Amino acid sequence: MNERIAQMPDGREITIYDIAKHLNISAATVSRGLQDNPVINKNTRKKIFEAASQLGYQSNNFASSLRSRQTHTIGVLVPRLNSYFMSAALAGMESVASNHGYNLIIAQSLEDAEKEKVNAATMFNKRVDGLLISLSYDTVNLHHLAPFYRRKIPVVFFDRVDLNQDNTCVVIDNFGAAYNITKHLIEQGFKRIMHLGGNLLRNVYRERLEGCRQALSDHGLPFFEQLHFTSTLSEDAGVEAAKFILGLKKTERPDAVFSSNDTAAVHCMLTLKAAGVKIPNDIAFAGFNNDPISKVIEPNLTTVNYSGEIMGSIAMTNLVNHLKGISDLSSTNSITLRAEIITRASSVGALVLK
Amino acid sequence: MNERIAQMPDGREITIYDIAKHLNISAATVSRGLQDNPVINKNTRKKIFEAASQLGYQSNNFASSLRSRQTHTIGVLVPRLNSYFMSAALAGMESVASNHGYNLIIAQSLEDAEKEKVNAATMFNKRVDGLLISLSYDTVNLHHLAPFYRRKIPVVFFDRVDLNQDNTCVVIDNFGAAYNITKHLIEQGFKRIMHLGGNLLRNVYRERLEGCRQALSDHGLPFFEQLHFTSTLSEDAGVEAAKFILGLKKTERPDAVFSSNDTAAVHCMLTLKAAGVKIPNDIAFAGFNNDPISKVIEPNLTTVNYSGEIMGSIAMTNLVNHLKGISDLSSTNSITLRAEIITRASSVGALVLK
DNA sequence: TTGTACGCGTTATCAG
DNA sequence: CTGATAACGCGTACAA
Repeated sequence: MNERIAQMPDGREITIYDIAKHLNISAATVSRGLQDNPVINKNTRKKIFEAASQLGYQSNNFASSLRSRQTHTIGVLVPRLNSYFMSAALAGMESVASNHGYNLIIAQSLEDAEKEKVNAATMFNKRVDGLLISLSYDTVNLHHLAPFYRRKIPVVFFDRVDLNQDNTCVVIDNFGAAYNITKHLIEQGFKRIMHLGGNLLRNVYRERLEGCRQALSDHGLPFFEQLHFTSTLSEDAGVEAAKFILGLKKTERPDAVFSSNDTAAVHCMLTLKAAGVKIPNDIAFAGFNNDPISKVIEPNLTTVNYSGEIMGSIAMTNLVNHLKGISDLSSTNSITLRAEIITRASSVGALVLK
Repeated sequence: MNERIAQMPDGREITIYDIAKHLNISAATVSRGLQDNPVINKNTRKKIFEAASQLGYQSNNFASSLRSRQTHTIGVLVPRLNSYFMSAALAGMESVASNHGYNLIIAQSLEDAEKEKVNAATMFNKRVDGLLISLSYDTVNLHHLAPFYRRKIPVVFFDRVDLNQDNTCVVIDNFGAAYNITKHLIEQGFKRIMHLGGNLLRNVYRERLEGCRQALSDHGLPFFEQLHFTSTLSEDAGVEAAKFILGLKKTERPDAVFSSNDTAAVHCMLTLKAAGVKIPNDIAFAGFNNDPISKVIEPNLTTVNYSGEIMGSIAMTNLVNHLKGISDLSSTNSITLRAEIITRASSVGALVLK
């Protein structure tokens, strides 16, 4: 391994021409040799690699991309980078991409549709080979992705997807998971169930709400519209939700809360606990995401577990397979990953007590 | 805003030549107009932008990079993507970069020096304009960064840095923070202080250990080598540390633990609590990072707060300023950011009780 | 198996 | 202020 980086006297970088000159062969041969093109004589190839390493050659990706129209770069556009789920998803994506020789360009929309639009344009201009996207909080249409479709650049949605079009999506069964976790609460004897939900523009929050409603209705229980608290599901939103609950007359308070994410659930719990509310005896809780905090809060939070890492790697694997011609995106419209209810102390015991 | 993406009849993309032909001017003028070059007539520029938008022109970054030798892309090389601190740091970096017209290529070393090396090479080949790096767990030298120095591509280290060379680093005062938090424990009356530490190859863990030692020695207390537990500071490591403590005779157990991160501290606490150990009465705790879980664990964890977001944005701002010629990296060798002790219930009360 | 010659889309240089 | 032309470094028909 040669640590020295050679350089031409005038400061230019080493090119295949320099290698060619060095070996008295043509640049075309060098180019082919470097690509392991089988038509090249084994011995020649060997000499090319030796010379390349000796001269400190580093291939120039732009020139290559310009010519081959492939960047080996994949754009990843997410709402926020700093959540446990998203960083796990990114980690999964990065591993798969890296294993297949692809790099990631990552940008965050900060939950802003306008920034998502700008980022999409940037990625398009950078000529990413494919795009992985999870929609921002308030994205209303997919016009900003039109350039990708137009040029047949594959786009894979994950988690926060758009199911109205025939897009390739990697998701979980949000409706089913919400249904089951609500059913679990009902089976524990809870009857006034509150829902902390997100923006209904996003499939994940819409379906979780619907799953909750359906479970209630299937069990002959009402959904209290006044107990449907919509927010961004942030820490602060959790605190606000708690204040809302504390502001209700005791008889109007929910006996259980199903939150569309763990962050809001946990910070709601903390605030309630500080106000003397007993969990789960006074109010039970269930969340969504199996965030690390759900195992730390006391009582531990019942939640829905699904792996960001797996979702990220599945999404990326699909994209890469498509790019390599191994599979076709159009053949797999939607991939639904496993999500499981994890029952913990925050949601049990009501039946026993009542 | 024109949503249609035009395309030449033969499938080629629109180029500046097409715009030039359309307006009966030269491609050079178009290029200059698009770059807002002041020498271009205002009216001409306007016509160029109109034609570009009308034809659905999208600039080709490769061609541009090939020619201008600038990619407007910054490489970010981190140990892992999925930690709270790191995702906050990335979010900070992304915001600043994006505001200055730069994109991020992000890769993770997964704490493996070899992968860090490969990633560095990839980024170099992608011709990133600059590199931001936080070292992997077991990186022992900086040979893999030599190509960057050779070509004068600016490198900025953050958090896990290498202070032995004259690198530009963005850090906190790990020694001081560890010193102060240990002092805090001592002032609460604790005398047998255990340290959960990381790999001493990394400045952050080495300095935290040293700060701890110094505080003990300054207060006439011994540092018990057998109570120096080195690990990766993962969740599992926290559990292992707890098992280690539980395996000690009661008289040999520490009365306080200072952990180099919150994750290990919290999972150590959880395991101890499950075994009936009272915190802080039996064993007090202090962590590092102010991870969200530190506010959820009971009792809340005393810790050191420093902002990943700020560290990321400062590091990126410095790099970008350098790239834009606003400042020189060599003039700022090391930037030390504020870190503060946050005292919470996990570490108080011992004096009162003893 | 190798070489020749050209094009990818942009920007820099030098004239005008 | 604008135009013509030559790079930038690589990949690939086509020819040998």
